[in-house]
Amino acid sequence: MTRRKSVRRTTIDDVAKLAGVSISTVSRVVSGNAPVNEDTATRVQRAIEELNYKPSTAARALSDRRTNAFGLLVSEIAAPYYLYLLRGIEMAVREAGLGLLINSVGMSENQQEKTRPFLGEHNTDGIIVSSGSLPDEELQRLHELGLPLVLLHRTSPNGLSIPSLNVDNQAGIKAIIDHLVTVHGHQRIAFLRGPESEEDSYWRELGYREALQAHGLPIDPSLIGYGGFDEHISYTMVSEWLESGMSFDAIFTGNDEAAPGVLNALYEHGLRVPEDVAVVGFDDDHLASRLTPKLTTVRSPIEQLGKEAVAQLLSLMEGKPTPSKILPIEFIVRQSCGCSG
Amino acid sequence: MTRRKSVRRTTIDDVAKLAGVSISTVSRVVSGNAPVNEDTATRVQRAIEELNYKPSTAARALSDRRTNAFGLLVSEIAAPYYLYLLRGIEMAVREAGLGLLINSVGMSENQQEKTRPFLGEHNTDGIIVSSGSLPDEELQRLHELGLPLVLLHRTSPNGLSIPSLNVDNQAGIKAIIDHLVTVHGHQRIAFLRGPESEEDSYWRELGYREALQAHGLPIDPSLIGYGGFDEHISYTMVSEWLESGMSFDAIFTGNDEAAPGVLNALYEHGLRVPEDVAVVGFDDDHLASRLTPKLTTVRSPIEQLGKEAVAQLLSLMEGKPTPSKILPIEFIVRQSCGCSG
DNA sequence: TTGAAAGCGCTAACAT
DNA sequence: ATGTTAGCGCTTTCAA
Repeated sequence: MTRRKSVRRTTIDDVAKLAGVSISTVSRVVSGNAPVNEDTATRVQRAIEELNYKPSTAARALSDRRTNAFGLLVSEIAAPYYLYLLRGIEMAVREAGLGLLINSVGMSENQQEKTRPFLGEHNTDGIIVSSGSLPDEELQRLHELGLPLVLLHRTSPNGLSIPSLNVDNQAGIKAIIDHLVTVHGHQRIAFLRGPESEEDSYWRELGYREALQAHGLPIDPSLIGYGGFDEHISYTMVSEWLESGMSFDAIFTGNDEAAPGVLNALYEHGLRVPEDVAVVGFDDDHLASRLTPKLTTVRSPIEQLGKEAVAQLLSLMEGKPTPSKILPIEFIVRQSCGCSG
Repeated sequence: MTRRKSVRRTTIDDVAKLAGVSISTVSRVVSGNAPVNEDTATRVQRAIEELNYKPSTAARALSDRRTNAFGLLVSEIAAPYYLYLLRGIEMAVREAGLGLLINSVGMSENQQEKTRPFLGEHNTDGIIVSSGSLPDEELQRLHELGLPLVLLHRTSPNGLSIPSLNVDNQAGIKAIIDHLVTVHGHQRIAFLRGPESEEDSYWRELGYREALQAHGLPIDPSLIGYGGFDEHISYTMVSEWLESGMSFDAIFTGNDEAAPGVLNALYEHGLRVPEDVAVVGFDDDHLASRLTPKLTTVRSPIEQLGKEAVAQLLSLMEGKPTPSKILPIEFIVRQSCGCSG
């Protein structure tokens, strides 16, 4: 490692000297958790401002036995979904006076192996673990170490009882089916399944089946295909369906990210949306309201999820009981279902 | 501050004890920058693995006088533009074995004041400063302190000579105008200007004027409006234009984010794109290829920009000369210009 | 090749 | 109310 010219930082000693007090006093003024004479405090404050003193995060961390930072572990940072999640997390973390370390464990440059996570007990006070970003063993190790952990879109493995956060997938898909059946009279509703690795996939499919049954509709296995929460996979699946002569009144795309692929496949086969086929997504991500036609979808409170995750972590740090949560969704009617919203 | 039950971390002493060596030796094995007997090294390695030892980032930082983390300062993290930037930065930072601290200084909860930046000399070894995210004074202070700094989409203020990174705005807009004029024969090309606070706005407008002149076309001030790089502002501007009876062959939207607003305004006034009006954007963000019609635009190498920024920071840390760069763009022909791409 | 020991900048317990 | 001091876990001289 090349030795770079070190930046001379102002330390607590500089401040103490200038203010004519001991470093403890400076420390007390800065942290505010011990009585200090008013005049002394003022002098110290002035010195701090004059020298532009900022406590060293490292020294503080070392002494405190805490890093004052939370970590966020995701599998692929450049997913539209993370835009608002990140915002929620960032806001909450900043509000708590903490830093945020992010780490994407997606495929590395060479597309070979997953990069091993950079985050751990040595550099965070707690980690937000997004689905599929961390192997169970490591999750277990960190949890047994006592490191606060919160799971996103994934429930705790084994009997670890790590709090988890998710949106109400079943209520979401139920709202969709109800709407398509009740308002638009659709019967043959195709379903694009997400990846096995995502729990959301499971819950959405379960909800789909239950909702159809609730309406007394048959479950046609050929109407269930693999969309992978992905634009290209969904495009391929829908194209295959159409080329094999399959017919349906509506398609649930799995999530919003997959929607553009579904729309394209439909268009390329001369079908109109929503006139010939209704299309509905899930998440209400950045894309949803900007597609043509505007996508009817289920809004996941993503930003809220992020804030909630930070709150959970803080709660865990205080040793409080921190139950898992399922956040409520909202059904957003736009145009791709056939409504004129 | 509530006292939480502290997580007992494995330290270098634990490893030393188990391996029967001194902590210096362990340190040498870990860092690899001092000769260690092979057998000893093996014993230490085993101990490290058995105990699952991870060096404390804080202790290391304190001793090294470096934090081993870079900071990213943006004004609003939830902008589509940052998706790929973030990915580029994250990859490069991880590859360098560093952490990434992000901080959004956008409006705080109460929408009142900008939050003061969380990043500084005390918690980073260098900062990537995105346009408009840090006041000049603080920039100057950090720079004078010797902290490596890289500017994104903004040149160095005064005579500070902080390296900056940008895309070739002028070449981008020139490519657009050339295409619209040469291929599609358009003459009246409207221009939506970005915010004053963004340098890109200036360069794009300059490029627009120069390109028109190069084609011997007049510059009609009424064809230049304020779009703010924003969907809603652009929507309003274009609507006003149309309602005041203005006519044009094409619109440059300023950036891709503004495009959906432009398209909507056009559609709502019964105009078709590209048949009645051609539309072209800038950036090739996540949205561009998913709009209807698919947006013809200029691709900014955003992910590349992120990687480059990290490279600049590393270069600065090594005390090397680190010149600013303008990254080349690529003109992406799709359908909104009238091509059938 | 290895160990002992001096810091790095801060907090908090303990004196006063 | 304030100062003194012992760590926090690591890196890096300096000696051996």
